[in-house]
Amino acid sequence: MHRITIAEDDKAIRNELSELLKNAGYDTFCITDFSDSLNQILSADSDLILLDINLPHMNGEQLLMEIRRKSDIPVIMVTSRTTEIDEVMSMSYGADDYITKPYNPTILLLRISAILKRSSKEKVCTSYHGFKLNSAKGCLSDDKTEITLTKNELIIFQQLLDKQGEIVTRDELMTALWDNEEYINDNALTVNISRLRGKLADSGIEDAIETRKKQGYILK
Amino acid sequence: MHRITIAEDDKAIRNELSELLKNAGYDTFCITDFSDSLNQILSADSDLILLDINLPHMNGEQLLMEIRRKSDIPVIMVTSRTTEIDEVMSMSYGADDYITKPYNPTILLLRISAILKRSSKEKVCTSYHGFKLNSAKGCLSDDKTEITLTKNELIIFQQLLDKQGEIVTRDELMTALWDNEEYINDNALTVNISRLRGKLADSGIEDAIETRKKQGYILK
DNA sequence: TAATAATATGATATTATTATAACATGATTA
DNA sequence: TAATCATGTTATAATAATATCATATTATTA
Repeated sequence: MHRITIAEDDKAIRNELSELLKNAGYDTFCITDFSDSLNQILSADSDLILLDINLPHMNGEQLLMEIRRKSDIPVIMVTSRTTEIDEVMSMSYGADDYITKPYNPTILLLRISAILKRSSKEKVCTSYHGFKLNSAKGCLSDDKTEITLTKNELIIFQQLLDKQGEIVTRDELMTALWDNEEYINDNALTVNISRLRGKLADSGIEDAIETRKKQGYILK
Repeated sequence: MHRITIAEDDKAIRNELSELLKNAGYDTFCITDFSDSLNQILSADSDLILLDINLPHMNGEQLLMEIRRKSDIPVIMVTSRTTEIDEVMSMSYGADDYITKPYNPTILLLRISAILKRSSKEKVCTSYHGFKLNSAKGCLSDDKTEITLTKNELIIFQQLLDKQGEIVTRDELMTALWDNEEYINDNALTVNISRLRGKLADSGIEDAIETRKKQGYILK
């Protein structure tokens, strides 16, 4: 189930929104204390944020900017008809959409579902053969096994997983690993791949990474 | 460069849109004769369609349905604020997004670029006799078979497929394969063609590449 | 139809590319 | 301070793509 954070200071509207979304099958999280909106929004870990443009303490645009510095969660700005200029601003600051008050429930729901559909398409898959990639912990784990990966191995695996089934060139991998560093022996990548393969094989994932000579690697 | 088809009957708006998009670096194609919108839209072969919901002869929704029967080109519906119900309908008929008139240029451009980014990611395959050439995967595949091609084979097949039904000279192929390399035995190409033919035949694609002596090769 | 040029193909050789193991270094941690 | 670990480097081995060669098969033209 998708979780939506509502940042709206008008209590009546907030509750109405929350009801509407719950009826539509979403999980909602309402912010009520606006002295600390940013942290609450970020720690709520939701899939979408409804952000009113006029909030106490820190207004919606400022908040949006702060959110964007830390996260790519889709944001829908809520504005009043009178402040159309704001719409432009918000979008260029990274909002994904906006609605004007008074809002039309059907349209709001449509926009929400459109955006969620879009963003879930983009969201990279984080599991592989029953193993979940936990990049925060730096490991790959299923029920019984836990494969601890080093920083390099993690980067490589992530790159491959992002494009699972597609060829990832050695150049891409080199860039991901050592972008702006001075010259690094080309074989370093080969060695890192080799080590990653070793760890995967140790846990029973054999032949996951295939070599396509002169083209790159591919995660099957 | 991306090409956008504009289906909008209000001349002023149409020209304005076209200007806006051209300035943003898109190629545009405007429909002016609406007695035959569908064919024009389909034959324009563009990357995205801006479709007004109120058009003469056949309205936007009908058009959208017809378009969807033949193609997956992304469509952005253009509606007026007054006809909000239409938005609901359009989205469920398969529009990818919509904007309301009077539209905000910044937002329109944002939506366009978001959709194009999404769709260009998906479009990688060209197909041949039910086989899809997937250069990202470096293979040629249908439901059951998957033919892995080497780099050279891929280059050759791509060249031939790009000009399917037309003769591709040996020189063109040589250039595509070994452009800035020093002298390479002319027979190398022949051998590579031969190997490619072998792989195709192994998967049941016989006689796909025909030799036209003194002229080149042609993919039937 | 014979002669010639162009292309095919199988076998072999070559080379670039990648793999692996062993070592070196520096950072982190106990 | 010792021990462990990540990771780059070096040296050497394995591999696969692919160019070349020799020979066979076609097509073109005389």
